[in-house]
Amino acid sequence: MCLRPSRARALLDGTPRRGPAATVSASASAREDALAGYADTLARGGRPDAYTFAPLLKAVARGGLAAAAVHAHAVKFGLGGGAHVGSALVAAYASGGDGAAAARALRAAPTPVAWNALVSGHTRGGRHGEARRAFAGMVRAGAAPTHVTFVAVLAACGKARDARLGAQVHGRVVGSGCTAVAKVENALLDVYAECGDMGSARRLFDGMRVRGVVAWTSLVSGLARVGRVGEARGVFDRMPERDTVSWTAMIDGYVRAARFREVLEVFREMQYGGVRADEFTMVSVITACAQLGALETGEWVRVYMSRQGIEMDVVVGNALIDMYSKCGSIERALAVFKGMHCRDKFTWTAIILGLAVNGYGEEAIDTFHRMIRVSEAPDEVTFVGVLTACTHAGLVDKGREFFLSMTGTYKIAPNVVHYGCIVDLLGRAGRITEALETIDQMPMRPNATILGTLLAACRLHGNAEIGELVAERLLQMDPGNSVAYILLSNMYAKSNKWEDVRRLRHAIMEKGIKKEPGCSLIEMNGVIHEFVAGDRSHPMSKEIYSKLEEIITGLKNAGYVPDITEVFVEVAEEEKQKVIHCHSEKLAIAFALLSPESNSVIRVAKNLRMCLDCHNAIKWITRLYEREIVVRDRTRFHHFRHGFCSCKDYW
DNA sequence: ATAGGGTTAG
Repeated sequence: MCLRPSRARALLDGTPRRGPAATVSASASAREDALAGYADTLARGGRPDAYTFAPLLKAVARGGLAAAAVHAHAVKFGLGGGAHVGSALVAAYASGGDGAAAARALRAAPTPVAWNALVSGHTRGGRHGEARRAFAGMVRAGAAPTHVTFVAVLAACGKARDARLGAQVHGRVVGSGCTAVAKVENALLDVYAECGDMGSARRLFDGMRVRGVVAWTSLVSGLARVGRVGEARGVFDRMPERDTVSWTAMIDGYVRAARFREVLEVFREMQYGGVRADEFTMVSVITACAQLGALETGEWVRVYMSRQGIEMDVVVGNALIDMYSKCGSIERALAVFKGMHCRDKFTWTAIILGLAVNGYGEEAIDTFHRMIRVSEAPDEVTFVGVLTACTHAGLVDKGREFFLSMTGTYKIAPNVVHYGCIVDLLGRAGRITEALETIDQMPMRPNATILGTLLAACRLHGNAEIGELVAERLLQMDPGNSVAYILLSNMYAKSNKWEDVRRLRHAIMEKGIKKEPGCSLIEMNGVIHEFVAGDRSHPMSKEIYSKLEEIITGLKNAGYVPDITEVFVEVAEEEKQKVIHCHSEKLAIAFALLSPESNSVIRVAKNLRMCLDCHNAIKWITRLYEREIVVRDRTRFHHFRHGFCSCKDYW
C-alpha cells in the first residue's frame, strides 16, 4: 500500500528544529515509518545530519512520492550539497520519473556514484530507454563505468529486451575485467535469458564458477519466457536451493504458459516447502484465479495475504480488480478500486474493462471520464475497454466518437483490436455493410479474429450474402477455422438453406475439421472442476448425468424446448438433443446443483461462446431452481437471474 | 548506487 500523499505532506510539514541526530529506517515495509520516524524526531527537537536524507529519499521514492519535499528539507538544514544526499536525490528523482530534476541533481554533484544512481534510478522507474541514455551520457562524460554501472545498465537491457546493447555492454564488461564479479555475471546471464537467447544464457551459466540461486532463477525464468516451461520445471527441480523469487519465477512461468491449475498446485508446494510468498507471488496466483474464474480461491488469497502481512500494492490491487471482474463480481472489483488510494493507468483500465464486460457500459464510460479528469493518460488497452463498453451497451455513435478521439485527442493509433471493436459495434447493430467497409478501409491486414467478428454479426442478422463472402476470406486465410464453418452452417440453417447446410457438413467431414472442444470450469469448495462436452471422467459422473436428466425433464415439463439448430456434428435428429444436453456448461451446472445445501451464485467459466440452447436452458434453470448463475463466455458475462440474462439475448 | 520474479486486450 503506498503512502497517502496527504499523510506524507503532513509528516513533512513540521518546522525543523535543532537537537540530536535524526535517524530513519528505509526498509520497504517501513516506508511510512521512515517518514513518521523523521517527523517524530523533528517533533522531539531532533536534528538531521549528513546520513539522514539518503535513506529518507529512498523511502519516499519507493512510495511513489515526489522527492522535492525531502529535498527542500535537506536544503533547509544546509545538507543539500553533500555527495551522499546528491546521489540519493538523483536516484529518487530518476526513479520517480523526473528526469530533468535528476539531471540537475547530477550536475550539482557529478560523482561516479551519482551517475550510477541515474542509470539505476531510471531502470527502477521502468524507463529503460532513459537508463540506456544515461549510460551513454556517462561514457561520453568520461566517467568510468564500474561493476555497479554494468549491473544497472544490464538490468535495463534485460527488462527492455535490448539484446544489441546487452551484447555491447558485455564487450565493455570483458574489457573492464569485471566478468568475474558475481552480480555482473548474473546480470549478463539475465540479459540473455530475458532476451530469449537461451543458448548464450546456458553457455554463460555453464561457465560460471559459482552458480547461485539468482543465476538458476534467471535460467528458469528465461526458459519459461520462451515457452519452454517443461524444461524450466526440470531446471527448477534440480536447483540446489529455491527462494521466494525462484518459486515465483516458476509460478509465473505457468501463468505465461496458461497452465493456471498448475499455478495453484505449485503455489501449494511452495507453502508446503515453507517458503514465504510476497506481493510478486500473489500477483501470479491472483492472475491464475482470474483466468480460472476461481473466486473462492481468490478470496482465500486475500485472507492469506493479510495473515502473512503481505502488502497490497498497486499491482496487487490491479490484479485483484481484474480477478473479481473476471469472476463476474463487479461489486468486489469496485470495492477494491475504491479502497486504492494509489492508482495508475492499469488500475483505471482494469476497472473500465471489468465494468464493460460485466454489462455496465455507461458506468465504464463515466469511469473513463473520471480517469481523464485525474490526468491519468489512457493507453491503447484503455480504449479496448472503452470501445468494449460501447459494444456491449450498443452505443454505436459514442463508440465511433471514442474511436475518432483516439487519434484526434489522445494521439493513439488504433490497432486491429480497436477496429475489431468497431466492426463488432456496427455488426451487432445490424450495420453489416458499414462493418465490412471498416475492414476494407483499415490500414492493416484483417486477421482471423476480426473476420470472425463480422461473420458472427452476419449470422446474428441472417445476412448470408456478406456472410458467405467473409467466410470465404476467413477460410482462405485459415482453412481449418472451425468457427467459420460453424457460423456459416448456423447461418444457412437460420435461413432454411438446408441444401447448403448439407454441402457444408459434407465438406467438414471430408476435411476432418474438428471443433475446438468446449470446456467449462467451476470451483467447488476451493477445488476447480473441469468439464468437456460429453465428459465422463469426473468421479461423480454418474450422479451428474442423472441430475442433468432430472433437470432437463423438469425444464421440458415447464415448457422448455431444446434448440438443436447449432448442433455441428452430423447425427440423427434424436441424437442431436443428446449432443446439446451434454455441453460442458450444462454438466458444470448439474454438478453445482448436486449440492443444493449451498444456495450461492453458480459461476462457470467457459472457453467458447455459449450455444443458443445452453443460453435458453440456463434461463429456465434460474427460474425453476431459483439460483443465480453467472457464465463467463470467451468475450462477455451472462448474469442469469429469474429467467433473464444480462446480455438481453444479444451476444 | 549493487543481480533474479509482478498487473490491463485479442
